[in-house]
Amino acid sequence: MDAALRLLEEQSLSSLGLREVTRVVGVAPAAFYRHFRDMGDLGVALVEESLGSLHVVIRRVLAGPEDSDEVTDRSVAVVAEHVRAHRAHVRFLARERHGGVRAVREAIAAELARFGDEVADALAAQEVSRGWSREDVRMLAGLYVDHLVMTASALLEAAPGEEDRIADTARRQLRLITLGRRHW
Amino acid sequence: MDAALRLLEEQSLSSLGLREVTRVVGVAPAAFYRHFRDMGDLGVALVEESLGSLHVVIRRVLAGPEDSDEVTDRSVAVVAEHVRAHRAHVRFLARERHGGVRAVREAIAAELARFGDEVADALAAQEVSRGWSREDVRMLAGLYVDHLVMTASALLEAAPGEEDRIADTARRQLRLITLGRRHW
DNA sequence: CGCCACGGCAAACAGTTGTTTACTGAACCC
DNA sequence: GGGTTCAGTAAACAACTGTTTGCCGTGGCG
Repeated sequence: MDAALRLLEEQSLSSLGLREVTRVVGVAPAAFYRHFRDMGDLGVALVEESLGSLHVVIRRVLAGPEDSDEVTDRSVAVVAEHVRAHRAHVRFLARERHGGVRAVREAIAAELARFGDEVADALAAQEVSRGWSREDVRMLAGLYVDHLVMTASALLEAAPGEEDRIADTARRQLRLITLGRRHW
Repeated sequence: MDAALRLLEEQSLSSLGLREVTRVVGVAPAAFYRHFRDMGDLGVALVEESLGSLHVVIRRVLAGPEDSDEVTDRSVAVVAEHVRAHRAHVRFLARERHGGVRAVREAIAAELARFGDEVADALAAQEVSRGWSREDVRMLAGLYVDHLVMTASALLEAAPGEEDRIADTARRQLRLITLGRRHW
């Protein structure tokens, strides 16, 4: 899985060959089948690995003081840190989210939907959401999650030195959304 | 290009073979080189084709009455219609935006940045933006463009019959953003 | 008429691919 | 200590890949 992840920094899953992976690992091609049925199978395993660590991230954002500026600052910081620390995993997710392998796409979509639900629960529990319908809370959560994803992608592709500017923009965007929330 | 686009509905560019394309067209492999140097070259050509039609879409949204609910409804309707009419092109863009071919990624990024600038110009000209800094206008434009992209992707992957619900969510999200804008 | 560029062809090239088969050694458990 | 599972091997398979080469008909232009 590590070898695959490394190879996937410069290509997408549907073009990654099984032999390519085994070659990097230093193992015979047939050995691959001891672990995965297929390349798609490996992809799904990578999705789980990648999103496991992301769950932790979400918790870290949702815990802590509720003051809204505090929360947006923490969100962006945590996302930036995560991208820096797990660059290859994040790139993999961004690339394969709409990539050419159905099973992987679906695994990512399902997991992102779960994130949305989690965020929605956290939002619903907040004072500001008093009187909101369940669907409205869910749509706001979707907006937050989408924004988080876009920010991560932007940070990934940022030229070195541009990260701060991007993080700053992301913070202002989050703040604007939260403003809309308070006046809904 | 049409053949490639068809083949790309179920795989990504970096795994699409030149022979695969010529086979579908019904032409010898060598004939490919009469038109493109490479597969990446074909990809860049497809980006231009895909985003040409999108420019028209943006104009269509930005023209017309400025009343904000009117504008959000029109935006979502136009995006939905575009996805329906140019499904393969939109899918290609979504897939290759973070895909495995650098030249294509960069072509898409450059074009999306131009969209952002265009939207920013239009926003700056509106009454509501009085007193906004240039950067704040640009960050709002980015938010709109990102949301448009996310909406298009969501519509692409929607199960049949789910489109209306997604469009509705997108409208509410846009409305919330616009609300934040007015209270900025 | 002659020319020439265009878009096409067949054939060959050396590599690479996914998958199957039968076999082997180590580790583990009772 | 014997059996079983686990993770690995080498070799062979047919199929497919991108690229180069030299050749050919058609169409348009001067």
